[in-house]
Amino acid sequence: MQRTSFGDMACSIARTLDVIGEPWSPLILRDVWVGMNRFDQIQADLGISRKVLTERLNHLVSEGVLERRPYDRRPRYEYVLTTKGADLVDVLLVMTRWGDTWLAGKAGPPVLHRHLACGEISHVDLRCDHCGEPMHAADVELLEGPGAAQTA
Amino acid sequence: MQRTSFGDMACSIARTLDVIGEPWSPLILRDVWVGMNRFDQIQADLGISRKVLTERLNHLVSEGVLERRPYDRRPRYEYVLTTKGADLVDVLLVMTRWGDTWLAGKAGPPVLHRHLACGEISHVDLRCDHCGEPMHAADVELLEGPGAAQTA
DNA sequence: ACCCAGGGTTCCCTCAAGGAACTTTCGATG
DNA sequence: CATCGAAAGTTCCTTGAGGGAACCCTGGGT
Repeated sequence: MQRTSFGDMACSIARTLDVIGEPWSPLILRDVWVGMNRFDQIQADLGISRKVLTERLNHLVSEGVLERRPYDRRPRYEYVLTTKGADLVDVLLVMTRWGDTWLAGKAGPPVLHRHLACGEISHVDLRCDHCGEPMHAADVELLEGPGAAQTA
Repeated sequence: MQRTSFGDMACSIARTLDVIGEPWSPLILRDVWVGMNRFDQIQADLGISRKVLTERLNHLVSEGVLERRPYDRRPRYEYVLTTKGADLVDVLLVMTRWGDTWLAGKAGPPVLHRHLACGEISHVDLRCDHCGEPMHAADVELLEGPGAAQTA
């Protein structure tokens, strides 16, 4: 991360940024998600400095987003998503939709997502988990929750 | 941002990070979303350096996520979400859900979201925009899209 | 004529990202 | 047995971005 740590704020966005807000972290998560599980694979794919990659992987492991596990009798390890980490991929899915919509331009999206349940090329859609209707920025009112306290 | 720019990668996640991946940017977006539209308000709320806040706001404006507009005959400006920016708040909604679920602990979520359409306290839920069924990390197969090219 | 508020700039300091070279472990190969 | 090589880090140096405080500029208000 940067100098200021966001983890102390009473804000789930800030706290989440404390986990994946550092540069490269979301891309590392993406790589692991799509099956690039080894250090050298990720390093080569992203072109990230090995030093920084080490730091990020350690952080993601310590946050419980990735699990580091041996895959050989030699000291070889691979990184896999935990349940907590897989849940975080939801954020990436939404980022993908936004990037595809607003940044892809004429060339179109670089990657397509096929929904296994229906077989269609699709994007995610945000809905209220109570009523099932669309839920976006303007559809929400913010209220103070039980965990409000500390500094904002 | 950091040294390396992600914008050239053929990846909508990387490109999106080029827009809001810099430290503080998502929190600035959140503040503007919840009605903190002025420089000094945001600066005081986040405790961010004025220098960095200036850089971030300029970047978000140049990316078309925020609009800077005068609200007085004196040189006073406020920042508001564009349509593009409001769409980006979806990412924040998902981050909030993840943080509420995995990081809030016993105290519970610091902020609650009430869905205006149904009146319930709720979270977002990700669904396939074709079939309406849940769509998460494991429900998706990746395929090369038309915009695939460049370096990864 | 002076004060004040909002919205920035400027300056300096420190620490993290980039990059390349080096290290360690252990199986495979000759 | 000695060497090779691949995977996964470490180490070291350089550069530039974030933090923080002080300063500036514009245009009402009193």
